Amino acid sequence: MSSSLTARERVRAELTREIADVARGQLAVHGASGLSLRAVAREMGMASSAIYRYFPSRDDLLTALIIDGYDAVGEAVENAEAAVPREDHAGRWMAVCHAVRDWALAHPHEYALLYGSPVPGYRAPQDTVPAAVRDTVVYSRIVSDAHHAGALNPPGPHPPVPPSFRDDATRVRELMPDVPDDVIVRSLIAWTGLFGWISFELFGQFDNVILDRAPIFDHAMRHQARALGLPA
Amino acid sequence: MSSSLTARERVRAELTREIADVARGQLAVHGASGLSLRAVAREMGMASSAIYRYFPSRDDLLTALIIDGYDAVGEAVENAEAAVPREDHAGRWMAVCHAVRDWALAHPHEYALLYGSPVPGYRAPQDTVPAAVRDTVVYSRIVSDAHHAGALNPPGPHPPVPPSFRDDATRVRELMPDVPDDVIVRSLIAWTGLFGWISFELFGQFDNVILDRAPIFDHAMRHQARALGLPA
DNA sequence: CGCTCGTCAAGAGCAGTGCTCTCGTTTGTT
DNA sequence: AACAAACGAGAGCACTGCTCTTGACGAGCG
Repeated sequence: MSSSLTARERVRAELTREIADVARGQLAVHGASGLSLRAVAREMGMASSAIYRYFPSRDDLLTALIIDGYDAVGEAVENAEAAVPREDHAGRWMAVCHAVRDWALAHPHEYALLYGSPVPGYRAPQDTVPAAVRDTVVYSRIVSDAHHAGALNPPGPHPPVPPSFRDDATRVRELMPDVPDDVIVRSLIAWTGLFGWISFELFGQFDNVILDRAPIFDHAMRHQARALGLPA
Repeated sequence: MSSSLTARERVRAELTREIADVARGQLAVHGASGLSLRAVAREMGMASSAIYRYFPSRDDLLTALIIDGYDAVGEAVENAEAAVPREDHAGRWMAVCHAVRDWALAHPHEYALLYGSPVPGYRAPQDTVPAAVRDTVVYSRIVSDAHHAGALNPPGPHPPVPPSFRDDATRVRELMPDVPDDVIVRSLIAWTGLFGWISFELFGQFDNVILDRAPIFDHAMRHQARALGLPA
């Protein structure tokens, strides 16, 4: 109930959100390490020290931005995937791929904050985890659904996974129940391949070489789908 | 000829190298954005302003570190690959994979500087390019060698690449001559997959999930080799 | 109504940063 | 020996994150 909030609490929540918004704007312009509390305060017309009433430290503000970022990409992925018929597993995978890439291209600095080099001296607290795995949850459900529908036919040989992978596979299987080890490995490869491609594209490794990027990204991710075992 | 260098020039070259070395040490501890010229100067017992006699700005020092880093990983890759018989293409690929990963694990902050988020406000000058592609050159030669040896048999269907990829493929083909378009795409996927995996491992995406990382990395990269068409 | 107490913005201040400028000193060359 | 280039040191500027203190405001209680 908004009526249960006092006027004080409402204005506080409002200001907290506004600070985060302004900071996100700064982030988009100057990058993560260029995030300046004083600049945020200046832009809002308040004293820099007043910011600390709302965020105890720069790292806490950063944490808020990280959580918001994970939620944003997670929501984009969820929405894109939900728009595809559930039996079209390859289509759902492609929707996820394009959702991540589109969001990354639209918010490069935020993507860098989430999936690029960790900010030195900053240690992500545990409360970022729920937001961080939203996209992974969606992806895992696609793989799991495809497997249970019998739609997963990975090409080529699949040699036995190293025995030491058992424990790790068990942890992954919490998100994709009953999926066999070799499919888990393939899904990890596709997932890291997706983010590896986007990171190369965003972080400059494709500069001066791969210029027409959207079509080949689509082509490459369809290839990943086939390697994962999803029917074309 | 070292005799052609005056004492001044020699001590200058020596000091320049020492500054870079100290800065690399700082980098390894505090990360890229924690690189402080004053701290470097302090550690060397000289005034901070004196550093500017050797590096005109912090960015120039960063450029030197980036070039050194690319050279280091490039050399590691070259050495590892050279130790494998040239007809063992899959072995050469695996040597490259492990060389990159081992170097990355040993120098995480430097890896982040090279393949992670770009430092905000920093624009890599063109002179980093020759060092930056050393590993790519090695990798391209493996693919190219395997193709010309007729050892490349990519599994599964390979639908036609998008026509817009022609120009980009031509650029890539400068490093792997005569290789057909679909193999170029597969090689791009394997290459981005390698760095995507390592980045996930280094940047914390595997935390609390994938713990026993060396064996599954090896397994995954062998999988990539098969997907690329290299015989097991 | 009046008073107290928690919340808040503001300002000064600390230690740190990249970078510039000046001022003597050292060094290599003519 | 004389001169000019190169050099190290220091002071200083504008900036950063963060802390501490001060004073004002407003909600709730007697």
